[in-house]
Parts: sequence; C-alpha cells; structure tokens
Amino acid sequence: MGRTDDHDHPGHRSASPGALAHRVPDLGALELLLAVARLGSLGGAAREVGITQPAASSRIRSMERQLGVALVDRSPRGSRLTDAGALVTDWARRIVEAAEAFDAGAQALRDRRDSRLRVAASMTIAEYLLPGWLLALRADRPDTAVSLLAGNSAAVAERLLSGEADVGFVEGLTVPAGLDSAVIAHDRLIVVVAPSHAWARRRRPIGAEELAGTPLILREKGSGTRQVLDAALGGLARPLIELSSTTAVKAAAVGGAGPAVLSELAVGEELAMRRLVRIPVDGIALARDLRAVWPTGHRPTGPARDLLSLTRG
Amino acid sequence: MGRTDDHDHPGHRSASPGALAHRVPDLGALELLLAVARLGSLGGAAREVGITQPAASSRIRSMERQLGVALVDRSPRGSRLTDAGALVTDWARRIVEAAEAFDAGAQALRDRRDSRLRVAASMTIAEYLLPGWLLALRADRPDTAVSLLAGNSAAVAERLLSGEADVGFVEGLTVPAGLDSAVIAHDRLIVVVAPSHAWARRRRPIGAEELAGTPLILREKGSGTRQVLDAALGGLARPLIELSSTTAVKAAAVGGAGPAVLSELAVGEELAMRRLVRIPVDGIALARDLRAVWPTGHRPTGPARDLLSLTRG
DNA sequence: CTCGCGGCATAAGCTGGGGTTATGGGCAGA
DNA sequence: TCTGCCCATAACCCCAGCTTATGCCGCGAG
Repeated sequence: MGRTDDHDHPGHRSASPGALAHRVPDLGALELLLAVARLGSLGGAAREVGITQPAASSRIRSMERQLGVALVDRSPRGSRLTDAGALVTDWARRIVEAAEAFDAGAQALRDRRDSRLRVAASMTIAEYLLPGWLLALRADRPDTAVSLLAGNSAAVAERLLSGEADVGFVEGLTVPAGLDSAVIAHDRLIVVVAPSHAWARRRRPIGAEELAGTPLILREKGSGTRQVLDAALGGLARPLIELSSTTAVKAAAVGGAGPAVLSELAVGEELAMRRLVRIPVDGIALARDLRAVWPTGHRPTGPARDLLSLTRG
Repeated sequence: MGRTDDHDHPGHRSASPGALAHRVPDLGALELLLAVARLGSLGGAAREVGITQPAASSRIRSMERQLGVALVDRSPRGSRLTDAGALVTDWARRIVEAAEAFDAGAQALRDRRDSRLRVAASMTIAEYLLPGWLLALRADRPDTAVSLLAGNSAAVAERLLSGEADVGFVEGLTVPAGLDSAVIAHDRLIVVVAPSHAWARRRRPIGAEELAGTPLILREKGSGTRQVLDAALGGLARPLIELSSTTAVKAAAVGGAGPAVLSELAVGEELAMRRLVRIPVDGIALARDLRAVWPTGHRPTGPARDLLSLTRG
C-alpha cells in the first residue's frame, strides 16, 4: 500500500528515491558537453552531434539550470569550460564511456544472423571484457558486425562445434573436448575487505588454512568463482553469507560485512578508489586462465583473428 | 520535423557518428530495468520508480525494440530476465553507477551556501575519489548537504584558512602552511603500456635511468603528475608527446603509442581489463600522499569527521 | 466453483522537452 | 566598414512518455 499519495514521500526514503534520471542530464546532453569541451564552441559541438546551434545552446543552458552550476563561459569568440564545468565533464565522460561499452555489447547481442563474426563467451568474460574488446575492434575494423552469445563453457563448446560461432571465450579450469585454446588473460580470484576491516592493516599474507577457517562473503555454491575457490581450498570455503550476484557480494564487502572473494575483474575500480583493499593470499592458486577457444584445427581467421589479436595484444 | 537529411548517412561516417544517445536507452529506462531485475515484476518496478504499470510495460517494450533483443520473459505470474537481459542489465548497472557518482558530485557542486559540510579538494581527488565518498556519506548520513570546491593546493588552503571550507583534500609533496593533515591514501604514479608493447612481456622492473632515458607519454609540464615524476627523476623525464588531459594520455597509451605515466587512480579499470599493463619501476618513489587537511588546531568535527572516517576506514 | 487479486497488455488522450527555422547583436580581423 | 564566427531569443512543431480506463489470464482462498 502506501501509494495513491505518492506526492513526494518527504524523506522517509533513505536517500535518492530513484529520481536519478531527473537529476542527471541525459546521454545526449552529456555527449554534447564533451563535444563542447573538446571543440571550445557551442556551434561546433552542435555540428558534431548533428543538431543546430540554438538547440545546443538551449540544451547546455537547461543542463546548467538542472545542475545549478555554470558549466561554460560563453564569449563572442567561443566557449570554454568553467572550473566546475571541467569537473562535471570528467564525471560525464565516465557515464559516456559506460554507455559506449553498453552500446557495443548490445549491438553484438542483437545482430545474430548476418554477422561476420560470431562470438560465444562465458558470462564473466561477456560482462566485463567483451564490451571493451568490441570497442577496440570497432576502432580497428569499423564495419565488422559482431554477434554475441553468452553461456557457460558447455554452451560455448556446443556453438563452436556446431559451427554457430567462430570463436569462443571460456574461463575455467579445463578446456572442453574438441577445442583448441590459447590463454589470453588470467582471472585471479582475490580476497578483499573494506578499508575499515582489521585485515586491511595486516602486513603478512593470509594462509590457506586461515582463509578456509574464516567466514567469507561468497557467491552461491555452483557459481564459477565459488567452484574455483572450493577447488583451491579443497571444498572447505566457509560462507558468512552467500549472495547470488557479484554486485551484491561487492556491496556487502564495501559495507564492511567481512572479507569477500571476487574476481579481480569485478573490483578494479573499487581497488583504485580504495573502497576495497586487496589481501594477499599465500600458498594457494586462485588464478584461472581465460582462454580463447575454437574447434580443433580450425584456427581462427579473418575477423576472429583480429579480435584475438586485440585480446592478446 | 526538421529532418533535413537525417535519413541515415549510409556508413561513410567511420564508426559511431555520435548517435550514442539514440542507441542506448536513457537513464530512466535503465533504472527501470534494474528494478525489474531486482523485483521480478514490471508493476513492482513501476511502483518503485514512481510510474504506472502501463508506462513501465511500454518503456521496457520500447527498450527491447530499440536494442533488438528480448530482455524479460513476461508471464501472468511475474517477469524474469532473459539471459540476454541479464547481460544487458549488468552493463546497464555500470552506466547507472557512473550516473550516481555524477549525481553525488554535481549535487555537491551546486549547494554552495547552506550546506552543512563544505569541502575543498584538489582536482584529481575531486575527479576520482570524492564522488565515491559522497555516495558512501549519503548512505550513512542521508541528509548531509555537501558543497564542493575544486582547485589546486593553494586554493584549498585559502578556503580552509578563511573559514569557507570545513575540510580539504590535497595531493602533493608538501602540506600548505597553517594546515594540519592526515594521510588518507597513497596515489602512486605507475608506468603503463599497451599489452602489445614490448615492455608488457619483460619480467624485470624498469630502473630509474632506463625510465628517464625512454620517451614517455606525459601530461604537460606543470601538471601535478608531471611535477611528481620530474621530481622523482630529477627533472629528467623525456616526453614522447605531451598531452593536456589524463584521458588523452590514457587513450594514447591504450593505442600503443608508448609507455605512459599516470596516476593509479586513473587506470584501475583499464588494468583490470588488461587494456593496459602495469610495469613495475625500481628504485624511485613515484608515490605521493593524498591528505586530508584542516586549519591547524581545528580538528574536523561533525559531518567533516564522518567524511574523514569514510576515507580512512 | 467462483471470487478476488496480482500481473501484463492495449487504447486513447495530454503534455512538455527538445528540435527546427528565422533573426539579432557583439567582437575580431581584412 | 564589412564580413565571418560566435552566441541568444522567439515562435512553432512533434513525438516520447505519462496517465487513466479497460480487458485477459492464472492462481489460491473461501
């Protein structure tokens, strides 16, 4: 209940009810702002994003009104960013970058049929790595249409063997039968804690037994990362809580609930920001290879090879 | 209508003309999608974001049309995400997170006057760290209004000493006179190369002389990171190119132009994705402390103390 | 068996943000 | 002084997205 008067529920909702979209300019406006920053002119930016100068002018102005901050200094000779504008632009860039990754991924998800490069990938890789690769591929070979299918190792193998995919990516301890592979990266599981946790201040690495004896924030049994951890510890991992998404585990760890075990890929940013601290672990192998795979003998060619050369460098 | 000729410019524009906003759903739609994922129901999600059920239904449907992918499986008993939908949702979450950081920052930029906590911070900190802190603070103390002023160390000191700011953050080798400080984090400058670069495969760390002798991608002389590097090398850094923004340096490095020197904060994600590889450096100190500062004797209290406890943990 | 309820879809109508053309005014350099 | 680049304002238009009003479906309770 409690609807029908959803006029504004004054503040019993903790923080931002979810009106995020009303407080953050939309992508078009942010792109425009980046263009203004780069070109130093509203009109020029307008041309670049394909609208007219008055539209750009109005758009920027309404963005300033929305944020309550002057973003650009107009002059008859051009427009430069305010100090605050520069900061806002930097923040905006991160949104736009995330949107570009989204776009690259979504486009691959859509194409399906007539694409020149069909990729099958495991979830972790599809989630964290592929969008970046696709962006890089698009930069090199602008008109390579890519299609993406995400699934577990078995599904990837099946697609490859049935000829429905040109190249696959799996993370796992073993390579499915019938496939050749090349290691393209290493995904380490790492132990992280909030900076407030006692472990953040310890200097010596954690040993395997101590890790096995400590209740941890973990993904649910059966998940890929959990399997690797259990294997490394000999099935001994002791859950403090089990959560069903990487995001939830991250949130719990950041909140200080305890030590968590996560893929390094998932926490790059949190580590850089020191919202999480990595705890070295001694004596057990928490690394798993990320591999490109293809049907035995059918070494990737053409677009697939281009993609691989990006991932390996 | 004004379509003049926006009929579709058949592909002579290299890659993405910039119509990003037309290919990526807007923030409202993405928030709605996250709510659907969390609640398992269109109507429930609608309630959560404060719209009616038909609106949510239509919004999701049009998003599916836009992306060309089915995102949710509807049933008379609720809605669950498709496999593709789960992937899209993960990608969407990153956009929304960036937007939340933007919002937190922008809000602080606006408040100015009547805020209970006035922060002055250097650019690097304001850009990379503060939004995260503000989000955390908002989670803990939902109704603390924060205002932010970004500037160099001198400006931060001035604001503090004139009583216009309650707490400041600076990155630098020295603490401005009249201020007490506490180290809250360490910003390391790191050397990175694209994975394709020869250095990516070397095993031994780089020595100071070799680094000084190699042309590097650098920020322009006078920038904070450049100062630290020059100091560490004794003014010897040899530029391959000088660029005026961290982003440009990153882009050049990712593109393989050569080794770059960057703040660790700026490249967390790129490192995790292996778009850049970190090269260990031997024998020189590229670390600089990030410090919280306040007027001598006026140890932060109230909201300022809350913020500090977040940054130190 | 039949309500009642939660969940989704479709239909019709309204509104406002964002776009367009048209026009005007300032500042610089030829 | 004229010409070019820049920005602002005004008047108009359109569609995306919202709302209210219904209808259909499946399930569990009475």
